[in-house]
Amino acid sequence: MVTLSDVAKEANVSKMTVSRVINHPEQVTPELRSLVEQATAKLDYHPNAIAQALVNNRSNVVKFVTLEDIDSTEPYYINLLFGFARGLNEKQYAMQLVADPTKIETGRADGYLITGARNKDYELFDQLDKPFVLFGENHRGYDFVDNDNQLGEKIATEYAMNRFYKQIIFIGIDIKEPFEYSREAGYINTLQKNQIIPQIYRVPNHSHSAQDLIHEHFSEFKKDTCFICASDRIAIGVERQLRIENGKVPEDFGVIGYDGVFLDQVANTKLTTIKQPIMEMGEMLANMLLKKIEQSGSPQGEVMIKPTLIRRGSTR
Amino acid sequence: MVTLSDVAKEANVSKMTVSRVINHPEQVTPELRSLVEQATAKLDYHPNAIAQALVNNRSNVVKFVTLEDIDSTEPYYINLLFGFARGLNEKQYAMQLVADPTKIETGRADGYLITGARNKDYELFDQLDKPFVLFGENHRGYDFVDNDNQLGEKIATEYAMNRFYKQIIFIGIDIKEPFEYSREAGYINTLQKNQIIPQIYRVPNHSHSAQDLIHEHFSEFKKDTCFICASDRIAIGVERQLRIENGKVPEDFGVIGYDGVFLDQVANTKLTTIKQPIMEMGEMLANMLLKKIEQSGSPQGEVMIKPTLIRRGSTR
DNA sequence: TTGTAGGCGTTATCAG
DNA sequence: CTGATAACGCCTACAA
Repeated sequence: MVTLSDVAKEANVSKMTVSRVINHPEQVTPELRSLVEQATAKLDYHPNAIAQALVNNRSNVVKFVTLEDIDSTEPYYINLLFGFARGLNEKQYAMQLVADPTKIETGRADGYLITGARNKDYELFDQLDKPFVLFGENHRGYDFVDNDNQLGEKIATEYAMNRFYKQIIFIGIDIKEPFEYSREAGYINTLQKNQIIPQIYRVPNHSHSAQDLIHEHFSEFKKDTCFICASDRIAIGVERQLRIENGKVPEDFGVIGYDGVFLDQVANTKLTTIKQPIMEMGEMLANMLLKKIEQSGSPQGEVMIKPTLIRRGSTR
Repeated sequence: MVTLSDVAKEANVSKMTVSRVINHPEQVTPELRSLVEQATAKLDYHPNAIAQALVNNRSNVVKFVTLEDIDSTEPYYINLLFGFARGLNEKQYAMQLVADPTKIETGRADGYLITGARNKDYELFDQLDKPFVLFGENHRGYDFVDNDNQLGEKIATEYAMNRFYKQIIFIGIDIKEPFEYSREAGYINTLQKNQIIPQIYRVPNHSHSAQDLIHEHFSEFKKDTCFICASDRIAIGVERQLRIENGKVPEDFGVIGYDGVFLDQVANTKLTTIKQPIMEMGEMLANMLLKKIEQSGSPQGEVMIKPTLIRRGSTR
């Protein structure tokens, strides 16, 4: 293993000069700096993160905390995880996965990424003694990254109007959380701007719940209706039941999902959907958290990423 | 932060005695040992894993390497990950997720868990200079954990016979990998033991490929046929198309999947399936890998976990 | 601007 | 069986 000392010998300087070239290069004269840099390159030196962690009283570990049940979790978590991991790897950080909220503070970590937080979880956060960031919008001042839920459904609703669907119905998730309110707001605001009256249903986030809903109300739906769904799961159920009721998709009925990560392998129709760049969001969360750690906890603000509409087979 | 020194002072012994009580308790007299243990408990001392890592030239990090494309990956990876994480957390280990095979050896890690390995990947392994274990059966002597694929399809096939399905057809994945061969072998051996002639189809691991297959051959399938499928994805496609062709499931046609992790939220039928205890397998992999690291790379052998049949709506 | 000394928390080694 | 010492690789504080 190549150490600071090896580089120092190679460059004929002291260890401290090498250390400075790495951490505070501006404090070193250009000549010495380039000498050191050459030696570093020649020996392929990389700082030992563990030794750095020891002196800095860091662990180089952060926790990925998920407060949602992982069995019923959206498949996009895996993308979030890999995006997050990519951000960590660059900085030589590693993660521990935690599903049990009571174990957040056991062991050593420099900070936390918290996902799947619901309203009931917030009181937990104020007790945390390490920096943390949230995945998912909130309006209590906690740093977060999310996609712009309101914008997403605005895009979806405008698209439905542009495709000349006359009725535009929103099928949301029956959950009282900020992301759902934002998605509904995106839909409602867009319709009202065009003097159209919104129509909203809400169901649990399962494809079969959506199927039941369509089954029950199918006779009420006229042709030229587009369903804006708050998740791909719901959209898949809507689309499936529409076909069962002999509704023509996409000619007479349009369906737009949300998330854009649903496995084509399990659904037979290619769903038009609002896609979130989840990997990128994971990577941004990593960067945000590491920066927050570095700055000993200073606020990082809120980041809303633009989602995009992916046009596929379930809309005309 | 409570350190070794604090405990030593509290117990009126040297740091080394405290260290020994933790690592080699048999070398310390019972009196001193209990003194130290009391002090440890009183101060709620926990060893600093980073300092340990530094002296032991360890990083306390392992890499979770996935060689499969993560977008098309099975949803059960998330369960494997969380099981693996649970095993790591106990030993204060953290992980880095790696999807790019060329980056396996960049950065620091004490060992690797490798998943999604295909035949083409094996030459890579011999070049690795750190201990590793595989998720997924192989017959080249590499340590692994997997479920017993052969046993799983034996259970499925016997179950189909017991439910008096007269024809039993296997629908496999068209891939030349050990797990697939083992699943086919479990089916074939069981049928041949009962003097029944096997009938095998193979399709890509997508529900729509399975649907196409059923659509094409439906007229050839008599009543009282059970389809043993090599994955839940295939089973979902088979079941869906059977219904579309007006076949009665489960009365006239049975369908059995494999994996047992498929989201009920996206499929409307409750699938009978062979379930692998994936979380537990993840945890075993963690234990195996950490043990291997501790024993500086000594072989850990092969672990095959018993899968179980979950009886649900797609078989009578 | 550069170098020296000391220490982060732990453990191996060797002396007592 | 127990303790003092040195070392792991790096960085802060101070001195030159």
